[in-house]
Amino acid sequence: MPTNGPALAAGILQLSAQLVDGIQQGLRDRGFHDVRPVHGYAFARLSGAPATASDLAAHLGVTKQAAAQLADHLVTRGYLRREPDPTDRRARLLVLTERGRACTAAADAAADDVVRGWGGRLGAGEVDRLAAAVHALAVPGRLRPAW
Amino acid sequence: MPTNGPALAAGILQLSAQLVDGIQQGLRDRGFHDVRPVHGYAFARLSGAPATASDLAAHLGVTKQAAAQLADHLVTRGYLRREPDPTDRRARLLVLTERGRACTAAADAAADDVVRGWGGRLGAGEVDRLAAAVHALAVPGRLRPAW
DNA sequence: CCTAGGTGGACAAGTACCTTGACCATATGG
DNA sequence: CCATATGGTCAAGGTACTTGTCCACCTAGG
Repeated sequence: MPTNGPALAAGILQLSAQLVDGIQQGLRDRGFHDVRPVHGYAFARLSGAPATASDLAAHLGVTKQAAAQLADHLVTRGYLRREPDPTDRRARLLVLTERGRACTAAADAAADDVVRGWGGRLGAGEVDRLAAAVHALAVPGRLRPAW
Repeated sequence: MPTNGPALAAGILQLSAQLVDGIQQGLRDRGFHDVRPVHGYAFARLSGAPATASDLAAHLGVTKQAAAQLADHLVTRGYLRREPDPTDRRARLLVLTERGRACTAAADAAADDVVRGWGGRLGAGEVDRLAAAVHALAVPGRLRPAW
């Protein structure tokens, strides 16, 4: 019997939907009401090192105008601040504020909650195995689905 | 060492992105250029039995106006047709046309391609195990992520 | 019956988020 | 130094949604 591709695909998409919904809910529960999932992808990029709006655009797969607008949103709400790039006077680095780091931490905690829930239903060993398979398959690339 | 929730979450989202991108590409390769991922969710709902726009709206998690607009799009392009509901004169059933069924089959084939690719990198046994874990976790619910 | 509320659908207006196009300031390689 | 590339911004437009309103029809309670 062949592996049922469409069924697995649907399952993964449902799991994604659960994950996104769960993280959004967890963020709301922790007091962050003004962030959308796409902001999470921006945080993921910025939590390592600061980046420019153009970097962010490439990472998210959108135009630099869209990335700049998203950054505006997050600056306005206190999650990011813009700083001059000491090595390029054209560029403005996007840097996480304290609130931005708190939001990133809250999103991580919410993700942990969801995954812990999976462990309760599946067993920790199975979740580890799932994580290993996912890690092997998920080539590091664009994070955000193009829809 | 605790399971790394955020890393698993990121992996699943990347896997979803791969899946969606792969299916979209597979549909283009098969000659379907005018469908978006959200249409796939509509097809998934309609491939079983016809449904009304309101059914579709609930299934997709959008307003019935948005569902009706989406259905218009698919009717215009020949994927769906509207038929009167014999049991309710208000309702108009959405039914897959031949082209709609062909598109659904193409999406399934594209999903199979992606999953086959996974099998090549992971081994069929691991993919089966992944499918089992996903199946156990993916409670049947809203398919589409809320973004 | 028949009336009251619920549900399917459509029309209209507004909004959020993204695009394309044009432009300027600064970097960088010949 | 000049040509070209790159980071950023402004402006206009588009698409896919939303909310609000309305009507046709169904359905359950007197």
